Amino acid sequence: MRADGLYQIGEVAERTGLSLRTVRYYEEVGLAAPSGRTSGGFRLYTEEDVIRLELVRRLKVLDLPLESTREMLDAVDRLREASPDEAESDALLDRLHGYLHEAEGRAAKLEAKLEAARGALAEVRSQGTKRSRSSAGARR
Amino acid sequence: MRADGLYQIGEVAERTGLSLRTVRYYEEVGLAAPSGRTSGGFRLYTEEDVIRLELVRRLKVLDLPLESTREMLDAVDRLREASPDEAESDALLDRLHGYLHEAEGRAAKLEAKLEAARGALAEVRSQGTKRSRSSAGARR
DNA sequence: TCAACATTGACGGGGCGTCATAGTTA
DNA sequence: TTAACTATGACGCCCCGTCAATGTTG
Repeated sequence: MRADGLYQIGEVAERTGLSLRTVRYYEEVGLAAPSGRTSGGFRLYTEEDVIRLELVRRLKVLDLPLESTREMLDAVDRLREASPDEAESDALLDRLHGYLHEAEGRAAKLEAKLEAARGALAEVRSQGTKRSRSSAGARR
Repeated sequence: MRADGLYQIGEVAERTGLSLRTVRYYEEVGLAAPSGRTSGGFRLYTEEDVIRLELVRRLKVLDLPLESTREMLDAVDRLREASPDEAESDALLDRLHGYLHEAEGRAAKLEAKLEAARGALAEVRSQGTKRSRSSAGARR
């Protein structure tokens, strides 16, 4: 961290476990941009910027549409900034819940796939086991 | 299924849930090839070919190195074909177990990522909830 | 001034989607 | 014969990895 409480991209990458390339890419596609730059052009990230990147990283496995992730995070940010009584909040919350629902659906699907993969591994393992234990040479 | 008990690529795609393109791609990279072709060049898959493709599809989510998947499936096939008392079997089983171990490691990692993603979603949800509650509280 | 760090730009590759064009099969 | 199916390219996209050439910072 620098004296001003901001982070350069290298430290951000280290903290988030993302590569420099990936952090830049997320900016390119509008997922998470640094709040500022040095006069020389170095990206400067606030603590909140880093938190957003960490969210992106954790959500990545769900492989959500870029749009969904972006809008979900934007909704969160705007809710945080908006004054609580804004009429806007209700609409934002609705959208947010929509994205959350989608994301949870993805998580469920992924879990199912993971179980299917484990089932496949179990089958493979039993094939090997059967082979090593039994003798009968079944022909077809 | 055709009269000879073999399947053309279209039916294989339907049964496995893979696209034609993907089935062809898996052949390209040596993951699963049809046992034969018609005289005109149409791919012909046996029941076992289809089973192998289904295994590939279920393992896909683990995102294993191409090599591992290929060698794992090859080991299974060779174990199935080899006579049970071959000295070869031991080596094959060892390799098979190595791949299984790797794959199970991936499954565990994926599960951890999935949990991390769910945690992220929970955070997002609580942000939204907190927001809506404080505003509700302000109104109350 | 130098070492460490960062910038943009461009090419590459995996895993397919998607034509386009043409041949095969029932 | 035609309708349905399939074959082989080839190009495109996404998500970055990986140079390369150059500038910035402390």
